[in-house]
Amino acid sequence: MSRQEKSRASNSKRRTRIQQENETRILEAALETFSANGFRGTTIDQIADAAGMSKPNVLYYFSNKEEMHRVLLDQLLDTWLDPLRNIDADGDPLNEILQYVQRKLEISRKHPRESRLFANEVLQGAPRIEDMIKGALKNLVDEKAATIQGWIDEKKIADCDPHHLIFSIWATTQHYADFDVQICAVLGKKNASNRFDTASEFLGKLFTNGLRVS
Amino acid sequence: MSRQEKSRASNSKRRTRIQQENETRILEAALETFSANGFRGTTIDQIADAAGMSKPNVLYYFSNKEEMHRVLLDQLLDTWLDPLRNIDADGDPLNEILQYVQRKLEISRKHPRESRLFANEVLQGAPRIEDMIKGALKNLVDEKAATIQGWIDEKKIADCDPHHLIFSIWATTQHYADFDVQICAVLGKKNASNRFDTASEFLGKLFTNGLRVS
DNA sequence: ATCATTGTTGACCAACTGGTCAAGATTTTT
DNA sequence: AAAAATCTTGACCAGTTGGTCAACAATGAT
Repeated sequence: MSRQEKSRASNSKRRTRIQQENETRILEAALETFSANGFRGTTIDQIADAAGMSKPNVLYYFSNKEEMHRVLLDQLLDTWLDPLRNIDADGDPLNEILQYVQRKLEISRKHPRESRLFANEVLQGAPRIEDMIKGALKNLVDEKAATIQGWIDEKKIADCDPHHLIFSIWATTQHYADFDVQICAVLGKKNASNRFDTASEFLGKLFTNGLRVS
Repeated sequence: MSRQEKSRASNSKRRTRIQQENETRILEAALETFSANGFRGTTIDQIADAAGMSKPNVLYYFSNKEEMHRVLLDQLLDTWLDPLRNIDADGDPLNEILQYVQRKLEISRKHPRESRLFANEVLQGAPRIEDMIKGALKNLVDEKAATIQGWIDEKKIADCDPHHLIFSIWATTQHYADFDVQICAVLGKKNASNRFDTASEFLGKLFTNGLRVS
């Protein structure tokens, strides 16, 4: 009664069971449609349909379309950086990098919609996440690039540009979520079924060989 | 006078100078806006503005928004497969692959809008190019994958899945067009200026090492 | 010069879409 | 049980957008 008014946003303590349930349902529906159709390609009616409720009810929980999108991106970015954060400067260099590849690939496998939401956003110039990309993301990447450069200086892995190494890991792993349709089409039904396993094996080899000191 | 009616589409002989000029201007404008805002995010008014003419005039040359998009995708796909076609089974294996990487990266550098148009399309499930992807593209990839497999059997390059090798080349090279905003933001102004050159060097090393027979 | 063809656009329309609102239904609190 | 708070939605509105049309302008063939 007294604590709830304190929090400006409706983020800290969900007040009612219904609110919690409906907000979850709406966000799930919004993720589905945003990731499949982009921001402008999505109508609130679509989200409402997918969530099984009326449009005004959706707008009762989120004041506008933008807000749903913003919340989804916020949630996404929060977890997006996790695998990168996990790179341990004190671990075995090659193993750390391979772990990172596998973790990112696992995200593509388990959360393709989030990956596509992110891709959509960046593709259109990242208008809503510009600050985060230039701030938190850049800082973290710079830090981890320094770690990798340290490994290179110690001759633990091959000499290469650490930033571009990170980019190539992002590119190859996210590709399996963002371009899934193309990959399945090219592989054909039979080979597509275990595409993530074969991808995992391939990327493991590529980066293992690619980073071995020569 | 007799030849023109023969061609159903207005594709073979452009009739007038004005038609040719305006269609080019419109397509240029459409590419700009489609690639930046996606199909649904683009309005015909935007295209008309960018082309410096009125909306009805745009629709005088292209019967609807869909048609402009379709023509752009057709043009794109025509040239999209070229670098892959150029892989020569009789060339030096590693060199052929590295050439392919460089050609694809060059396309990202020179034609980022086309790359983003394609990415947008695939991201949304490739509804308009499904046939092409499952047909011409799949066939060509299968053929080149067989070539690569031949090289692997001859121990000319490391053993790996040829399809996924091609995917990883697509991913890493197109990433520099599709995620350019992110890359520039992370690299910072100074390092971003020559990002394609550093990328070229990195990818060269990665695939050279990655494919060396061990 | 004249006339048919081609090119151009302001005005308009119907459908869609983001968002509001008032009125009623449901749930929670007392 | 009844009052308060929360939840739900049909009806509605204003702005946008894809596309049409009639009228007018420019161009090219004769």
